[in-house]
Amino acid sequence: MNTDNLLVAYFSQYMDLSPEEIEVIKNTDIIREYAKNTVLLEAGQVAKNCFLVLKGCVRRYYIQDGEERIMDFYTENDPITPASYVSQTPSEYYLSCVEPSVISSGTDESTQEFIAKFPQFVPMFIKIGDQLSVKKQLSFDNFKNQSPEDRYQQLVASRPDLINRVPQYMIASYLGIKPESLSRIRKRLFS
Amino acid sequence: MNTDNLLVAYFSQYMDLSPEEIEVIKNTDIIREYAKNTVLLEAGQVAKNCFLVLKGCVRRYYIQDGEERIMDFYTENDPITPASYVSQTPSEYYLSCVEPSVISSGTDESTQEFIAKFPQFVPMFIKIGDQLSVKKQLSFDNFKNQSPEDRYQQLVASRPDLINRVPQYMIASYLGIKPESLSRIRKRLFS
DNA sequence: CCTGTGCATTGACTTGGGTTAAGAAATGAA
DNA sequence: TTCATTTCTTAACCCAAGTCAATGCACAGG
Repeated sequence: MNTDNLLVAYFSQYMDLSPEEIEVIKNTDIIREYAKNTVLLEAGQVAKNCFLVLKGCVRRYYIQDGEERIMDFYTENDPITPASYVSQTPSEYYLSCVEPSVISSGTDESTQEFIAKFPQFVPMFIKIGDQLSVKKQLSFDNFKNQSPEDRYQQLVASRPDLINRVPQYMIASYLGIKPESLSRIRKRLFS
Repeated sequence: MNTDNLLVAYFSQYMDLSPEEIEVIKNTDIIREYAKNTVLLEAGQVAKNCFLVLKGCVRRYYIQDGEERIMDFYTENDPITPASYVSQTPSEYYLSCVEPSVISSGTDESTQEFIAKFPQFVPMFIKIGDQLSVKKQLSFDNFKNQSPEDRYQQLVASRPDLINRVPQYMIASYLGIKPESLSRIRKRLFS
């Protein structure tokens, strides 16, 4: 698989690229394939990278009293900026691959070099950041406003792929409930 | 009250300011006082401004089935960037003053003018944005991971001022529960 | 093929928040 | 001060999620 094209496709969502710029993108970032269950960031470590999921699925989770609490699933074209990467303090949470995944890694230096060379990308970065931030706020709002049952129905509607590619007990954790409860919700809904 | 100094104080948190820069800050933004219960943004309207709370308290809330669902309280030095301001689509939520408040308003034009004149402020803006985004993610994580009782205890510990300046039924809404439940939680904790 | 492991379901019971309704306490205006 | 309104508390009952335990089911490895 030519993984470089995935990154070019990602940037193309936001702006038209000259052949020259395409070359730069192909050469700038580190792209790697990771096996299922590969841990990208461990709690306690300081993140050295931010990520962009090009293919596959990554989950973000805490471990509390030996239990995983899943906060997010990242899939195709989702950027991941760990809090630990921004603050350079030990991470409170883990990142690991739910599926075999193709992921682009960035560092502070690589990003700044990139921006210095190609300032025309800055408005795009800002736009992506704004959109992301708004999206996050709205999903928080939804979570707060809805019952677990509502949240499950909305998830099925908005991210049907997730339901199929992720085990149900992870979906339950993501929804903030126990697997048994999700089972009962499904029973209530589908019968 | 000399409200200009509040804005200068805000910027000084993040970088040292020359006398010249201080003059610019004093002249650039619109600062106004608002009475208690003034609505800054109404659901259905497209936001024309982003805000910075210099003094007082603003709440962000939806109205669902005639009930207010409070998502956030913004107090001294909290910036407010409405989703509607970013996307230029009608707002889903309201912003209104819980107390008489002093608030600085910004527009797209004023911000861009400001940046064009003083590019040295850009890294600061980016830093503020990053910090804000991380802070939001962490408070979402906390909300998901904790019971209403935990959430109340943490709020008392982390923002004790809010408990005093905001009516309890608003705190309850903010915690995602009914006033009656918060009453019971307090009884459980303090007796 | 059988077996072990991990995942999903079901049932009985507990617990804590929602609902409804009433009344007490605090606040503010006349 | 008095009265009205808003806010907070309490009680009884309901319901959905948590807990604990057993069972079913699918898939992988031997």
